[in-house]
Amino acid sequence: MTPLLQDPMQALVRRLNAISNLTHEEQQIILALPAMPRHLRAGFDVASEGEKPDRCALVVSGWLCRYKFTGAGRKQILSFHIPGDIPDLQSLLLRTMDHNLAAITDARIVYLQHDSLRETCFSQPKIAQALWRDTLIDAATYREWMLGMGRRPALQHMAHFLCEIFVRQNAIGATFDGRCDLPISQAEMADAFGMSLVHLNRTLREMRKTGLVDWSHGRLAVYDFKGLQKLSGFDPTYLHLAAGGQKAKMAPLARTNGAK
Amino acid sequence: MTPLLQDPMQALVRRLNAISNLTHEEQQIILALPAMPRHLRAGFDVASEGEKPDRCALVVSGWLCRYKFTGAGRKQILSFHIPGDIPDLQSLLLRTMDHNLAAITDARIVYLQHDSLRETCFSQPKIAQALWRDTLIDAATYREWMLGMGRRPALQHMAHFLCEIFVRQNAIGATFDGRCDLPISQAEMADAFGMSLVHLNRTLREMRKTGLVDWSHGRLAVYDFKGLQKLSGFDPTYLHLAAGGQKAKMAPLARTNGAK
DNA sequence: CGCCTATTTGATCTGATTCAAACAATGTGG
DNA sequence: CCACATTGTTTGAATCAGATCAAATAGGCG
Repeated sequence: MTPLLQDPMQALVRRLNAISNLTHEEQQIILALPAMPRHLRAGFDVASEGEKPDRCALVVSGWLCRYKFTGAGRKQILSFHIPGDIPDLQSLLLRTMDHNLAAITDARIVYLQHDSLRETCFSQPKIAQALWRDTLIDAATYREWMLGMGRRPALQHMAHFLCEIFVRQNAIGATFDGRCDLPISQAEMADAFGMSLVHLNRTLREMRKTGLVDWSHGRLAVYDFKGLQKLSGFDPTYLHLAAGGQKAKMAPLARTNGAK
Repeated sequence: MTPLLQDPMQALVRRLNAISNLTHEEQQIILALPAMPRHLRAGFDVASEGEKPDRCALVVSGWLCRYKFTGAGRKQILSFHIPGDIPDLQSLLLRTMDHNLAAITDARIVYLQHDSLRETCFSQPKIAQALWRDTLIDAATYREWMLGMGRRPALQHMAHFLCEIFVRQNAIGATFDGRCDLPISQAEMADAFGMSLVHLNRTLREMRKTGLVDWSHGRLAVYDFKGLQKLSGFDPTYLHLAAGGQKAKMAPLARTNGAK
């Protein structure tokens, strides 16, 4: 099912369309980029701190995450990445990785060589801008996470995160009937929030008690988005979605661009 | 004296040179950018959440910061900005501000119109890349802060921050004799770390007890950088300084702002 | 001096961590 | 189909880092 992506590059076009406006011609150029497909097993490290990659990974299916360790060996997850994202796009201009990138689930990616991306950026300033913009949204998401980590109580932090996950996936047509994937473990969510597993688990219990959402077996069910939004103070502006973000919420089957 | 900045755009060139390699010609183009100077009083908001600016602010002297509020009114400082930074460069591609930008001290900035920046980016891909790169370093810094907020104990968090401040200023020649500016209040530092003022103050006491640094009256004195680095696990890679970052540490003279 | 803001300290409380262990779910090989 | 291993979730209990409340200093400055 969900034969979303005959062409893996469609995922990228879909994502860039969600945040920018590309002409048909520009879309064709992207679709024509040379791409090397690859399967990843859950847990595999795509790139590690200190490396100097010569290519980026475009997520086609599955989830990846960025993470980093403290000198004392404590882990912090920095972001989660869904199909259409290029989690290590920054490596195009920042030669050495300052964090790690790993597959959370089994995943499919395609590698895009820096060379060809750079060429495209030179000849197609609009595409360069769309990619730049993508990295800026990344940064905006970091800002929001910092607010959550620093100043939101655990329950609100979690609620905010769930809103984000839902809206981001909605923007690429990956929600249906108030549900979407959230294929991470509680330990991973704890590492993303900067809290202990035990406390995360207890916060989750509290979250369930509100009746606003449920999350189990890697699926998130949002029963009351407005309520969740109110609880967390979630404002989707920071995701800088072209259309507005929450508007598409009730799109019945939600498809962004007709992959056919 | 310290006539560091006859031309305010020098600050930008200096910063971009610290992270990129620009030709003499490219530097000249930057120096020729139309710039509107402005004085800011400490506390003044340069840009606020929800606004759609048509210009960016280049810091010439003084410090600015980005910050954001929780729905419940709790404040989180997201970054500090020193001369040479363009703290709201993201507004060039992200139309609406998702956070606030304010002057921490009295400061001088120059406004750069989006129009002229965009034009320059189109005709000078190398400059566009340097600016893009700057925003990516911004994001890298967010990642490091997230690690600090989520996983570092208070003392290490503070030590790491002090290392960062020192190295960043060193890169623009704003350290002298192991000292540099740190013109923020304890309350602001607490808001940056996501901790309470009281706890910050106590952590500072502990920090002083180590004898590695001192910080008072807006000046930071680093007595033992290696020790501070060891304590915090600071690795300057994430600042992606072209030369290496800590190497310039013994640059003989350097003063940042002689606002007189 | 008097006002205002910033720093410091004390006392108390709690959100969150750690340690430990039980359960549940899934998968493997025999 | 079962025994066993593995990974993920849940719960209990003890403890602590850090928050909150309250108030006393200490600077700056007109």
